[in-house]
Amino acid sequence: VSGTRLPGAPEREERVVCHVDMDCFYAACERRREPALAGEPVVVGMGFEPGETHGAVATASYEAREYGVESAQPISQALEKLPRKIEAAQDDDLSVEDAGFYRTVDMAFYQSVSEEVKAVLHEASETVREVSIDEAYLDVTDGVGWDDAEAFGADLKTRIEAAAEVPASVGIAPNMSTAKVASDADKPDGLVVVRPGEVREFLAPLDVEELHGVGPVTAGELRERGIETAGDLAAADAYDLEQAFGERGRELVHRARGEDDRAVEPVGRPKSLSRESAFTEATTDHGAVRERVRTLATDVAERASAKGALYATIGVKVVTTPYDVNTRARSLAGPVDEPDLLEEVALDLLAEFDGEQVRKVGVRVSSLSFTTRQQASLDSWEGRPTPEERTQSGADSGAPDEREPPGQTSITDFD
DNA sequence: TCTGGGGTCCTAGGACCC
DNA sequence: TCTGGGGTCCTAGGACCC
Repeated sequence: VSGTRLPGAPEREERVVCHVDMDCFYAACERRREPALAGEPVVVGMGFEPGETHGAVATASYEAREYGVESAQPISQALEKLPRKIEAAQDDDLSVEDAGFYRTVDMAFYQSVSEEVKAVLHEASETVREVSIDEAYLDVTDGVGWDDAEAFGADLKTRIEAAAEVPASVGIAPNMSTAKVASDADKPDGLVVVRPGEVREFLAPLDVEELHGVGPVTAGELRERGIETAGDLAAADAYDLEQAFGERGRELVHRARGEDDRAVEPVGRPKSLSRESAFTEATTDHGAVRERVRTLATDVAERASAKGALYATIGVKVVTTPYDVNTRARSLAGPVDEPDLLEEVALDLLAEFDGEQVRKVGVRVSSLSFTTRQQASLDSWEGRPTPEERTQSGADSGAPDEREPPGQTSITDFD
């Protein structure tokens, strides 16, 4: 029952799977358009604008990491560890040497760079799974043997650098989970090939937390059981871990052993769309919270509409002090694209939290189905896959909710 | 360390149905 | 009047990832 292989699909014992992971992608993009940042500590995040006091680090360059700046860190903490260059220059107590450059996230630009990278990947293989803006898997079994895996990886990195001017790390292994770990093993600018016979040995010494899917909570629970390394996990009894962690426990044991037969498949359409926003400080002003929810609902409705997404479930997320995450959702009779209804339902779900101290709110739509017609937008087609590729990518799920509202033209939508 | 934003998947319990 | 067994859908929360 493991993996997503279709029943009856042939067993491919020795696939060649390549994982490409861009190094500090946002920071690398900033350096590309501002070459003076080369070799300097660069921190990219939200809330770095003058006067802003809350926000977090999205990406820190390796130079910035040396100072203890990490992704997801609050801005205040990052600035303590690594002051801004500009401020250090004006403050006698601070050293300009030990200061860094802060830049605000510019997703549109990173997306454009990402598309240049992805174009190279799609040239290299017909089977590409784009995981995120800076990460993808390629199945290169047809065309790359273990003897030329290194050469292939090196060439791929060179082509990415030439086309998009940003560095990548590449891992090549017989399956996805091992390839993912391999691309991480020699960052930045890494290239690691793990051959079929070397998988267990390669994984064994790693800390469990380096495995994809093991976060701080699971790592802690594993440690309590005396399981610290991937080798320990590989030696554990899959049944025992299934008792303790459910299906995931069994899954993790297999991953640690380097067993993973999931096929590299293109990612389908989104399952949900959401927008959220934090208040500068927790507020009990319910009117202000409602106003924020209205804005978010409008945003989500616009995005859904632009993607041709209909939603059958509307939800809100309300984070109350100290940091309690509450979610509420309501399903509709059927999928709709109705901004007014979205706002109305979101506000209705929010009402329960009137009087509470709210730090953050979010609006989400899910149970999506897609009109096969995308609303035209000037930039949405440029640099996108051809219609043939779109059709292919969209044909993944066989999901029951691909209904088409009446009266709409059929052009297969993607993304 | 007191916490940004956008996602995915899994689980548990309840409602409801046959 | 007390109550089997199986299935689906929905909601809420949690862990994890980038």
